Amino acid sequence: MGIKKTLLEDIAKELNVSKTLVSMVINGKGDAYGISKKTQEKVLAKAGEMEYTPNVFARALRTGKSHLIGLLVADISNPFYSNIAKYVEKELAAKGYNLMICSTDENVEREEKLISLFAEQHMIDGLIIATTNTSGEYFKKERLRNFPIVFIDRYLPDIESNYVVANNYQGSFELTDLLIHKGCKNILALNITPSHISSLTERVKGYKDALKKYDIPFKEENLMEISFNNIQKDVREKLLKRLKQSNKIDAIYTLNNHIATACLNVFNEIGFDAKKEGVLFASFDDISLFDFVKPNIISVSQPVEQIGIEAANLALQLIDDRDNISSVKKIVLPTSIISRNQFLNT
Amino acid sequence: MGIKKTLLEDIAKELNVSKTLVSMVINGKGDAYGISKKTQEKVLAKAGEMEYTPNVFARALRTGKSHLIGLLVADISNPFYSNIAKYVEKELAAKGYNLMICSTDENVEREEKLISLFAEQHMIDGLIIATTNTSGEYFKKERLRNFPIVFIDRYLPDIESNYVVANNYQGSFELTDLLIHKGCKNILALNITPSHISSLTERVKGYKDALKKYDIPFKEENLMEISFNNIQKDVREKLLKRLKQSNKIDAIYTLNNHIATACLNVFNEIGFDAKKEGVLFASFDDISLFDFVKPNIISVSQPVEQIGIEAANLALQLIDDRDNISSVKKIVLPTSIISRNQFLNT
DNA sequence: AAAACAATCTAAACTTATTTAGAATTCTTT
DNA sequence: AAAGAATTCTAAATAAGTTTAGATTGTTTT
Repeated sequence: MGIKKTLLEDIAKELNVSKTLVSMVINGKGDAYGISKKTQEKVLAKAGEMEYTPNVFARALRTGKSHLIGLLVADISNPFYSNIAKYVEKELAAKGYNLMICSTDENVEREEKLISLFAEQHMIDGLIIATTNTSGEYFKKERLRNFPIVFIDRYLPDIESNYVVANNYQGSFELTDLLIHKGCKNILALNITPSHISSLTERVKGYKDALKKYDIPFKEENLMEISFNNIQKDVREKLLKRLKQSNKIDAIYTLNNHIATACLNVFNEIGFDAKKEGVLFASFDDISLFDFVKPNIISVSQPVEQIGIEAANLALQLIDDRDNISSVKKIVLPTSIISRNQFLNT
Repeated sequence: MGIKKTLLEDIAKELNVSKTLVSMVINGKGDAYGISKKTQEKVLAKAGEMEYTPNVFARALRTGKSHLIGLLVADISNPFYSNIAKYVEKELAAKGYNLMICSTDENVEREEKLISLFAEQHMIDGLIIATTNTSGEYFKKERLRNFPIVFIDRYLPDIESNYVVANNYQGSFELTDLLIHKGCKNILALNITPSHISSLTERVKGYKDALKKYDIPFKEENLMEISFNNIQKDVREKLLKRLKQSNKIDAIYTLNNHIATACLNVFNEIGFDAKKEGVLFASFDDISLFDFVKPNIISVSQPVEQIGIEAANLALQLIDDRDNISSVKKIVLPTSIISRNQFLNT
């Protein structure tokens, strides 16, 4: 069992004081409780010498605070989320909090189970979540009222909630605008189901509104839904079908990085040379892969680091003023276009 | 504050039994303690009805077990680690354990601080770690004796420890062997510092031994060390310098995915066409990027899923028989070569 | 009918901290 | 010198479970 841990009581016995006093001093409340400087020094010295570290469970049990924050993402192996996780953790560590990261794998049931375990049982003090849920219904339950929750990447329109997201509408609008400026009039947008997720609906809206700006009529055959569970196959089928149609496309715009990757695969597979065919390729989400591939990809980059930092701080803030029923905070961060003008491998 | 949580005592009062009994039944020990079937049913029904969930802190305080496993990786934003994390979590969830993931950012001090917080304070029941440490000294400390630790990806040769790693030696040997079979005799290996890490030393050894097998003398100028903190610049300088030397290289072998990516960047930057130059490109670690880039990359793929699953199960096993000073388990998993014969974009 | 035994359940101790209410001591003030 | 105030400290309650030791009650045995 290794060695016995030092307890508050061990220190108290060594110094012939009460464990109450030791606890106060160690928590920095010595002055507040009128413990003499001399005694405080003795306690701290002895605590250091005996390598005292508090038992987090006893502390959490008594105070109701675990100093743990939960982060629930749809897929931790997706670089978008793992990067956010990295920055959230960094920011929290600086403030004395620790992070529990879990992956829901886009599974609503798993998400709800994890929320139940973490939040409802008060295992964590606050939750940061990229939800897979379709509606806000679940989050309205009594048990979650007043629990500090920060939505990231995706928010639920039917509930009032705190969130930190990229400006998906603006990013998508600007990207489409750029494509039109480059002469495209038949832009095929590939969306992913479940497409109810806020980030995706806003991207679609941005796409449509940019078309409208230039009086280009939106065509149904230029917006296709790709199934999340069968991306590769679905992209191949739908893309091949669309390429055969008479009104030729002059750009392909994938609404997230998964579809972009799938498209690249299909291009290789069927020997589709976008450049030769005069088709521009664009995607929402910028991943490092895009720097290396052909065709050049015009992409919308999200402020990953900032999302992580803002989410962490918002969560901490909600925890601090849990009692004040303060109004919710909606943080929308700007995206940026990465246009990659030159072809790398010609 | 939301709604009051249901306690064991609340259930006990409702049913006019002791909370002892309720606790026993809820923990599935009803039969063992001779609680009648009828009473057990009543308790379970009432617990469900009142939506009882145990307070994890009280439970952990009393039992000394948190049902939490810690996972410490060098960089959670690296797909290699985030993929492992995904499978570790999945495996643990199935066994009723939860995972705390933390990123050390290749920083030894941060690693030690996190270990102290998690393991020494018994916040977690077991630790899975891709260590950045140079020696096993830290892990020999009294407090960590007998604490269930599973090393992944990297192990420390100077301590007896449980680990799950890929067969780095074999993978590197086979890859080099393949390059030689393809006619290469001057293979430039690019290693990354700090190169003391076990996975890297073994890859170097595999490289050298494969050369030896074919009586190709190892040349110092064909093994370069790239600094972790300045990969891009370092690769450019060293690569340019090497390319100017008289004995021309016929293959570049990067010892991890970071260097591979950096090389690809440099190729683009300086307009180096590996195919034209007759230089094969190979790398340890297979990442999805490699499927799309030019030149074709011959790579060694690690069994990420299996590493995650084995590590999770080994950790659980160590937790189960903490008392038996069982001998350590060293799990070495085979790698596979992905040769990518065709060029994708010609 | 008393003793022995099994079946079923409970009171109290225990885990380790924090917090409340109040005790002991010293210092002022009249 | 006694009362009041300030300073410094402590005993005990508390958080919410699990576990130990033992109490009931009922049944069987002699």
